[in-house]
Amino acid sequence: MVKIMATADRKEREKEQRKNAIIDAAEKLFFSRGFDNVSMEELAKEVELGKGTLYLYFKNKDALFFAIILRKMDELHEIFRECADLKVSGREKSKLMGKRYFEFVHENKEYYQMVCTNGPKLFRKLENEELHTFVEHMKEDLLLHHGVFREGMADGTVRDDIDPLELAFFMALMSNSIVCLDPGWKTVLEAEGISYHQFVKDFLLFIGNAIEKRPDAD
Amino acid sequence: MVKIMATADRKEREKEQRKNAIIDAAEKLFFSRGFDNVSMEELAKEVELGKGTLYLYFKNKDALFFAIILRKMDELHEIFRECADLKVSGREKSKLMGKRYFEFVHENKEYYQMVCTNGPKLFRKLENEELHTFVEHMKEDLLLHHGVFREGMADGTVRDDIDPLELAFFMALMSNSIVCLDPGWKTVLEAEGISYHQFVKDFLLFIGNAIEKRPDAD
DNA sequence: TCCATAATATGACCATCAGTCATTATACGA
DNA sequence: TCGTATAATGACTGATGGTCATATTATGGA
Repeated sequence: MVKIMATADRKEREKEQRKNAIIDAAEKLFFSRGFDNVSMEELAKEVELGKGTLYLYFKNKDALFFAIILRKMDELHEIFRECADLKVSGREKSKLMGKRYFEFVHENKEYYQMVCTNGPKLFRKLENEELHTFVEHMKEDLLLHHGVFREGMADGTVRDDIDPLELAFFMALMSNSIVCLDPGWKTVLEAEGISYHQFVKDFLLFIGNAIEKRPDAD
Repeated sequence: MVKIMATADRKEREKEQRKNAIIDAAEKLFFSRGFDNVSMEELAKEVELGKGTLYLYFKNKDALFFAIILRKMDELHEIFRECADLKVSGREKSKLMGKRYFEFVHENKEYYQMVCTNGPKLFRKLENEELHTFVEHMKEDLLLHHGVFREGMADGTVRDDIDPLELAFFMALMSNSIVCLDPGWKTVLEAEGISYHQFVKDFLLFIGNAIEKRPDAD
């Protein structure tokens, strides 16, 4: 009987490993050639499995996309947590989190390419279980930022006339809009003589400026 | 000879009408059931044409999506132009444009639903001719806003320490990020006890506040 | 009026691909 | 060693975007 339990455990671990191997392969292929341009057949070949086997580990292709997202979200969350744990002012933490975030985006260009391209549609399909998991992950990050802003308000480095939670939302949305900037917009920027790099810098200044505590006025 | 030319003209007009009829039908179906859930076969049936015929008028399904977008962009642009032509301060124009924009979004819910869901992927596929057309349309709007901000800076109703063109970009991006707010985010908002309506209101206040001229400080 | 030609329309057909399932192979415990 | 449960498989299905050889229609001149 003990033996049975032990085997079950091992199988569980093996299953988890196999799952991760599949996600690894999916990342490799999706990142390099795009989610839509990789068939489940190809992916199966990459992990040396039959196509049908993939469906024993993931409900469908979207679930695979979703699994990649969650793994990256955890990775990023770890970075945010580190920043939040530092012993500096709220505003400093927030600044650092922004900096680390953009570094992370830079180090994961293909990932963000995939998310920006396919995310919007797939996220809108999420339901029940999956939506819930996703929402929980978003919440974790959001609450971290929320906490940082509250600290900032308490220590006087962040303006305190806005709900800190909403402020966290604003920041997330604005950051996201730069990261996922449409190529059309990029083209317009260039046509108007503004480099993307410059634009990002200015937008971040604008945002930073908008959340900092100001010398009192009316 | 004259007759030939006249016929050519008429044919040209008829072709244009047919094209518009197809776009009408496509809007109707795509808006109500989603871009992906409408097959070209169905669409053909709706306009009482053979499937192959559609491809005489539009290169592919994406081109149809794109045609819908352009038509709506023109509609919205007309509204913006009206606002820009009013005889009020720059800041007032900008405010009004924002108001009219959100009204427009409200009146075209299904359209924005479609754009937010399928736009990101399709816009990233655009190339050459199509990309150029799209960029030109975006530019038109952008320059209108740019002009309004410059007026605002000149008349002292808008802060003048930022490039007005970049400011126009910021506004466009931020507005867009609210309009296309991911359902996941909406769920998180709700879970945290913030209604979407309230959130939009606060974000707009935040933005407005960020572009208004401030009592001088360092 | 009638014909030749060009323009327009058509739907059977093709290729692709996500997802299924009946069948086969493997691992395990007795 | 054997019977059962678990895991793996790939042929198959259904849906669909896009093509193309063929058919239909409109046009302008004879």
